[in-house]
Amino acid sequence: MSSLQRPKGRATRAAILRKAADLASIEGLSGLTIGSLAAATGISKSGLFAHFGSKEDLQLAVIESAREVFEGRVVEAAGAKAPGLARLEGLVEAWTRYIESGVFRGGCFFAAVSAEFDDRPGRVRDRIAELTALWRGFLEEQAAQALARGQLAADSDPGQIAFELHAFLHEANRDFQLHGRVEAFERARGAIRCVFERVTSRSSQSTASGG
Amino acid sequence: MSSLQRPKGRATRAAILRKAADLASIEGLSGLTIGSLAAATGISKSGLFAHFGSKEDLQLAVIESAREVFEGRVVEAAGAKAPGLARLEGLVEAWTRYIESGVFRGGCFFAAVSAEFDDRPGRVRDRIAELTALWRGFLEEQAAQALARGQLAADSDPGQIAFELHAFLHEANRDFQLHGRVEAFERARGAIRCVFERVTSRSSQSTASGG
DNA sequence: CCTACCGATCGGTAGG
DNA sequence: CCTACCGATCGGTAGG
Repeated sequence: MSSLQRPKGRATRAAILRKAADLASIEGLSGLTIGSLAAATGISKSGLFAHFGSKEDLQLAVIESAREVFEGRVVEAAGAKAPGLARLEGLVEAWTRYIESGVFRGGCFFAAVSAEFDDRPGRVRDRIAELTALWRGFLEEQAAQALARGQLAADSDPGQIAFELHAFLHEANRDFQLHGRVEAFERARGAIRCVFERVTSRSSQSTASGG
Repeated sequence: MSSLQRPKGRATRAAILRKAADLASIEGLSGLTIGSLAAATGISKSGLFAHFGSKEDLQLAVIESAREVFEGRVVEAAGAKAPGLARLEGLVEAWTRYIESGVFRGGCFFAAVSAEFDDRPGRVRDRIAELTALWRGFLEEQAAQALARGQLAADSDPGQIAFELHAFLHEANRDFQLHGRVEAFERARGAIRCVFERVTSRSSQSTASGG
């Protein structure tokens, strides 16, 4: 086999990172050791160092790999919907399905690592905080769009809506991971529906017929 | 086991565990190494083994120590209120203050360790799952009491109420720990108020959706 | 991407 | 509760 080393190297790297993200969703980004990743991939420890340089750089690369998965499943899926209420609902439903479908073996990668790193200063924590803020910001942004388009009650608070929706998504993830409660996803969907009903209801209900 | 000991031994043990719980809320129960705890307490590694036998037994002892703190701050505080709606509101407010006041340096101990252990079978995970289920069960129990006493709308779902309240408490904890957002506690209180308004309103207007 | 190796630290033990 | 010690594994390096 005469080989094009560059594309192959990139594919190898991506495969390592996808496996690493799975391991990290279970054991954490600290519990993901170079040795365990070497065993899981069949690549020697020094081979992994050749790819990633250091443990911290590996952790940062794993985060980017998981980011691509999350954005592909959630952000892009909702991008097809019209900005505002429709996209907000699409975002939340895609996010629920992302958790529910068990993309990572240990549940939502970012739920796991944000709890792990929230007290440990450094580049890893900074990047995790940046991404999770960005994504909750998407919820807020679409709520603000919906408000601007008159799709929400005038006294709605986009930040508050994002807080509540985000809370339900994470509660479903925890409930499923820790207690194996599959009904958590329906609980989350019910709670989400309640929020949407509340913020879309006009203050005067006279015109509200089923629709 | 060395738990049947003289008062001084028990006091030493309790002091070690309180420090260990603080460390574990930051570094996790895995990141809490015997060596680091030895350095933090000034007791030798083998001295710690004399107290706790093994790392797993230490982890389990730390969990019980953190349980006492949580129950003292939250469960007992709410026990003064009348069963039903008052106690439910007391429980949620005490829980919010427990997180807000920074009892553990790394935020809510159980939020940290439940994310850490949700995928690792064993006694540690089992105990964490048992306790967190128990406490969310308290919320549900008081919601059921409130319903039985006619303090809630007749179509209220205690399990759903507990799900939503619990979600807000954990969202506030994460928001504060990861992003330093102190306003998260007011967001949580606002969201909680909304739930109480919804479930205590006599006319249950929420199920208006057509289909 | 490999073999061979490093000092530091891990959980844990012997014996007092 | 201590000193002294164990084998295994940690992140990382040398040199190819």
